[in-house]
Amino acid sequence: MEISAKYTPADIEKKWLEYWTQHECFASVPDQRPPYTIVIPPPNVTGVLHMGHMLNNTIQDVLIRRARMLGYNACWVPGTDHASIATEAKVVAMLREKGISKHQLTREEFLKYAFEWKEKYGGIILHQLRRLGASCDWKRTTFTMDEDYYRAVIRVFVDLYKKGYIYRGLRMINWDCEARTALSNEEVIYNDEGEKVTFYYVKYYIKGSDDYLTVATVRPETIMGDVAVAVNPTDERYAHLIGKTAIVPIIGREVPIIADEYVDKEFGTGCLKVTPAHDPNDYEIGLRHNLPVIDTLNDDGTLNELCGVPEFVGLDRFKVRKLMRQKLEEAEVLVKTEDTITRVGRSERTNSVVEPRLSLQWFIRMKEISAKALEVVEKGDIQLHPAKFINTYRHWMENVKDWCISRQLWWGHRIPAFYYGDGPEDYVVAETLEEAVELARQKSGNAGLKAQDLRQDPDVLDTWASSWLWPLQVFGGFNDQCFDRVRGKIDFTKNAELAYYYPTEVLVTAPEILFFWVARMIIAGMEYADKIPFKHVYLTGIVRDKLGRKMSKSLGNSPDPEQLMATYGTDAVRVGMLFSSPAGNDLLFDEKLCEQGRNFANKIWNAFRLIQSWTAEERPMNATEAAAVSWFGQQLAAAVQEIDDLFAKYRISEALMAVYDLIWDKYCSWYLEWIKPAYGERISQEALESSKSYFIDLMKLLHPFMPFITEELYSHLSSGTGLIMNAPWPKAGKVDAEAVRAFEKSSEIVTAIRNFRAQNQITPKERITLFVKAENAEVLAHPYITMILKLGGLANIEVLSDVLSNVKTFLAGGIEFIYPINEDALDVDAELAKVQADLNYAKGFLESVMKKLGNERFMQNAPEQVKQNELKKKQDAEAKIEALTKRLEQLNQLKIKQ
RNA sequence: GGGUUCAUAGCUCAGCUGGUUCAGAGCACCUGCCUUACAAGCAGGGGGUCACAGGUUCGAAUCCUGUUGAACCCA
Repeated sequence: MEISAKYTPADIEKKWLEYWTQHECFASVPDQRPPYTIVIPPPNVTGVLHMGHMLNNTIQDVLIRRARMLGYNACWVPGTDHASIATEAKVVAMLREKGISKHQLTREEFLKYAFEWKEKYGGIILHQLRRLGASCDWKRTTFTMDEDYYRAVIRVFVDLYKKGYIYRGLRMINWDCEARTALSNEEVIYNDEGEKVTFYYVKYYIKGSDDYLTVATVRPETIMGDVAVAVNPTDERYAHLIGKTAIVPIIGREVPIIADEYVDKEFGTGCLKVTPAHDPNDYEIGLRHNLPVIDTLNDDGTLNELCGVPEFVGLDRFKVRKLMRQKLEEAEVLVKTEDTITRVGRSERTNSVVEPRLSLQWFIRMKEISAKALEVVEKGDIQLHPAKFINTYRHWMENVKDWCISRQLWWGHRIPAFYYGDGPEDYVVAETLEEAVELARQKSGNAGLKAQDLRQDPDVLDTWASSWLWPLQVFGGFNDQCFDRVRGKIDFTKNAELAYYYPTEVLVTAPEILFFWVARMIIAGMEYADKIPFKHVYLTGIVRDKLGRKMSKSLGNSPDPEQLMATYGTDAVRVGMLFSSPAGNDLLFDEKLCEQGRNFANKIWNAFRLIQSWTAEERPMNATEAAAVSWFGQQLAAAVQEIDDLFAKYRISEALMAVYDLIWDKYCSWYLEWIKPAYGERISQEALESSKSYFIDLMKLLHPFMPFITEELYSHLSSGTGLIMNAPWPKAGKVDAEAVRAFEKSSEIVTAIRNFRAQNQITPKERITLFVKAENAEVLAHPYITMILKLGGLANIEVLSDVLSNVKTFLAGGIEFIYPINEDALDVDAELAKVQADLNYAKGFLESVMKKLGNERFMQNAPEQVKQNELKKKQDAEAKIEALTKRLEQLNQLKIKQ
């Protein structure tokens, strides 16, 4: 059989991808088996998959593939997220490149473009997931704006409104005057060095006197919105003015001088002008002191009539800032100006300076609805991995704030609020327009209201207000047949799929969305199902480059996953990413890791080639074969136990490392070298069968990590017994501790022999004979003596009858090995120095042990086990000192002779 | 400013409730090998006063306090 010495993954991966897809190998339907469900954290349809997705989805695939092999009905539901803000931004940018402005389109026209975008990129993402080998049940693919899903989101809004959890309220938001939209905090960027601005020092006269306060501001155009001047209550400079009235320059408004802790005495003049409509902190102060709010800005950044200066109305805020300077100078209230550096927030997309702006938004009241979500994590019903995140989670849940769920965008689930008048309460909330009309007639008392009299809220919901329903709605939890609209609960008895698959087993996601998403899914699960959505949350780290920088397009430090898979093979990339990604820790990605993965695949491939090349004969196993087979059986049993344990703790990368070590070190480096027949010789049929059977077990253990190569090699070795993806997971066996210890000793001896050979330049081809003294003759009966001989390259070990003086010696496993050499070849002085050094070390070691044993308090307090160990150490050291002393005498005599 | 987490070999990390080796693994590094599965390989080796300073203890990387430094979240 001709097999290439190098493993080439491309064809093999393509073959299995097609096979799995065509045969729908990953499809799941409820049956008698216990379920094991994972719902994918739906990737945004903003673009293509990045390395973070690759890592995250590889982990999910590892878990789901292993579960399948363990006999669970494994179901991994794939899908994508509409990601309203991010996607809308991409679509707007794409349109801009085509020369189309969003504002010249109708909502319907814009959405048509957005859906085209979604089809294109959503498709790419799902294709990439397949390429990764993700064993998702593709028929279940869900999108957060699918018809059913959309209805579910709206239904939940209406339900929460009915339950009293949703309200409308004022809130300070980041406003992009150019795009005329609110921005999330993430979309506001700050130049690291800050920006140069001018401080204007302005006089505010005290009413009824010539006295004045000086206020420093960088935004004089907001002076017309001032409703107070604030000072720190402990500031003695201004204490006498608190409670008096100040006059706002230019417009002459009379405002109170108030005391508030927020004001920093050291900053500026220590006097703060308070403009609640245009600054978040001022807004808070305003609330505390019951101040009015005067909003002087239009949504395009121009000033409105409320500014009270007719010539400013309709002018841009920056133009007004310039004009204000003149005005202030003319009024002789400008004390001075001063250049300074400050943080200026700019829109990520338009680069225009972000204006803090008050706006009427929709909120979910979080306190009550989230109470159970903390409890289930505290109780351990839901476990976080790593567990340290529970502190962060608790802190957030205990300080939970109301959730602003409205966004001034088009792409998303449109808020089902319908306005029939201009009053603050002139609206109704309903799932459909028909219901809204009905409700509006009742609420307004106007039976003549028609559909066209209603205006639906133009805003859409925050993306998380749809994705928090994900684990429930991918199984249709809010569909008509099972959602009880009266009780606002899901009836599990009317949805067999949901009842079977929910709660899911584990959610794999990033710590940064612990609150945004994870916590909210738990809240939704408890509110609508009275059940947790998942039992475990596995938090992955961020994939960074090897310098520790976050991967980003602008840095160009993010490798193209497709390219990586083409270069190294998908298996290699999967393994490369998992190698150094302990849960919750960031992964410093280096292409070298993929190379390591590729090398591993090649190693496996060659091990396969080796056992394939053997010819067998019918005979009982010889002693070497029997010992090797028995030993590896132990190793395998121990490793399965360890791997199962690591999986149970979600220590995925360590589980991979255990498999890696088992295959490369234990199986290839020790077992195969041990059992492999000499050139031209045959192996016994039984030993060959065992070797193949072990290899198959290794492939099974590796399959979750490297699905392609394992499926391929399994198909060669298992002669038509189905796919490895459905093969049973190897069982952990009993581990014979005695055998493990015996191996440790024999491998230690082999290493020492190899080291000795290397130091004495004995070529690997030369088989040598070593001697031991009579008192060490037991080594010849060592259970793994065949391995010592074979891997040590020994012709034999013999018991020494005479005392030889011209020898070299080394200690291994408590045994002194003796190698006779020509008298001339022995450098007595060097040998003496070496033995003396060993002796000194041994004596020092003994001394420290004796010190411990001589310590009364140690003997009193230390546990028996520890004391026994110290005694053992003492005996070993004494024996060693004796042997070394004898050798020293020998060498000294030899020296005298010379 | 408030909170959380962390600081162990050149790098990424293990090290569970203090005591079987005062320290492990992978990668990297050094040396020798084209040994008839694999140079994408084989064999061997060096390398850490466990951030710093105190304390508790017979005994601390492991517990306590402080200092310094890093990361993340919230405002």
